[in-house]
Amino acid sequence: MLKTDRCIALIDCNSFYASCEAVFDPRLWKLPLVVLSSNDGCVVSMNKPARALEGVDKGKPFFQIRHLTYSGKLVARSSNFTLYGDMSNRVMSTLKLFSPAVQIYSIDEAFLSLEHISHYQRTEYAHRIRATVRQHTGIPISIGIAETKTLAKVANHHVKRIAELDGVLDITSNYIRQEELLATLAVEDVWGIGYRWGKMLEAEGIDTALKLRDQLDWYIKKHMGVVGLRLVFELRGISCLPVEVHSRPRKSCMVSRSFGKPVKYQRELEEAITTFTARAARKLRQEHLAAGALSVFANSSRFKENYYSKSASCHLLTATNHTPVLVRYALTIADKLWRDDVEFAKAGVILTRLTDQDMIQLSLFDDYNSEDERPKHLMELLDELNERFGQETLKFAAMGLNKCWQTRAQYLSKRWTTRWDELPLVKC
DNA sequence: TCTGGGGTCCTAGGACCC
DNA sequence: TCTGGGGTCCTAGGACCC
Repeated sequence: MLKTDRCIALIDCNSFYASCEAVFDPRLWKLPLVVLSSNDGCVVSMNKPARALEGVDKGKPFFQIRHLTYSGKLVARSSNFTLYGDMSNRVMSTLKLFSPAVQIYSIDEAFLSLEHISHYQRTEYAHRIRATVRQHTGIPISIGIAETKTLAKVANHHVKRIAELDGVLDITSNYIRQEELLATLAVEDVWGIGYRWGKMLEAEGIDTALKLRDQLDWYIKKHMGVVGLRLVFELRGISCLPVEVHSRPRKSCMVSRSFGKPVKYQRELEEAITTFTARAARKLRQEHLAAGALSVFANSSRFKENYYSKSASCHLLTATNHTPVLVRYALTIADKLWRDDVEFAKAGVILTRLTDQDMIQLSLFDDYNSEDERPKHLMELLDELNERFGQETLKFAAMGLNKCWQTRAQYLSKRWTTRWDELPLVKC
């Protein structure tokens, strides 16, 4: 496993959501901009000018800073996942021009193996990647390079804070530099150290990445298990997390939303759950998967008294991705969650035990007729129409028409790159 | 009035088996 | 009085990620 010539680059798009918005509205490179979570709840991405504003921070509830938008000090956008998803695909395709081994890690991050580039040319090569992505997509990126994924993350963390580096830092084989960076990195900023472990380590006096790296193995294993031990090995330059080129099939599929306003009628909750189930089923069909189990949850607002949260699940007799069947199960479960005295703020549907739709195990008592292709054709037709004419052009009556509970998205930009009718126009 | 959504992996403990 | 040892599978909950 130990390979000394290992070389991994972490590519990270700078303030990705905010940058996507700015690509199509260039004023937003300069104006303070925040992108909001779904339901316009809180800040999830912000550009540099916004970061300089007092009181504006990631995770900040939007209603606390909304006044800044009235006076023009701040611009807000709702999350436009159609746009971000498409822009992400463009960035990733560009990256694939530069390495045979690319792992798409998240919507705005990728790991690249750079083992095919000699040590002396790597920094220059990374600058070329950066320039090309910028040219092809308009998105600015940062690149950290090291022997392991975790050290590449460390390098990337510093790139963003040191302007002179111009977006690229290679710390491969540079152990003095590695120690310098680790000594100035707070332990909670290490990739894999979350809130709990951060607090625990600090209480033990382990407050920097360097101190964490130099702990004894048994100590780490005892307090943080094998996950923690792998992390520490990675900080020492021993690669435990390889670049995974092939994406593994997903194991679950969730659709959940906070409601635009509290749900007080059972009928509304049922409409929401039907809608979520239909969306989840659609996702499964796109990936040729079928669900063997389903769970539904619903809760009141966490920020109000008498918080109520409940979930229930069931196994399906036979795995399926057929919307009507899944909806039937979901509504049966949803009935158990309802309470007259609760105002619901959020609900969701989780599909699990996913299997390939062509390898479904039929149950002993199944009366499924494999010759009957009608349910399958019905779903194909449904998906095709909605793909062509827009989401929910054709839908189930149980999804509701009014949708009083619909998620807020007051500041939504256009789907510039995926809809003909929303294409940007250039006036000559 | 208002506070996100969608994932993964690991571990402990219980049920059950021989 | 005395009560094994080893294994698997499943689930819930806890940790983490973006």
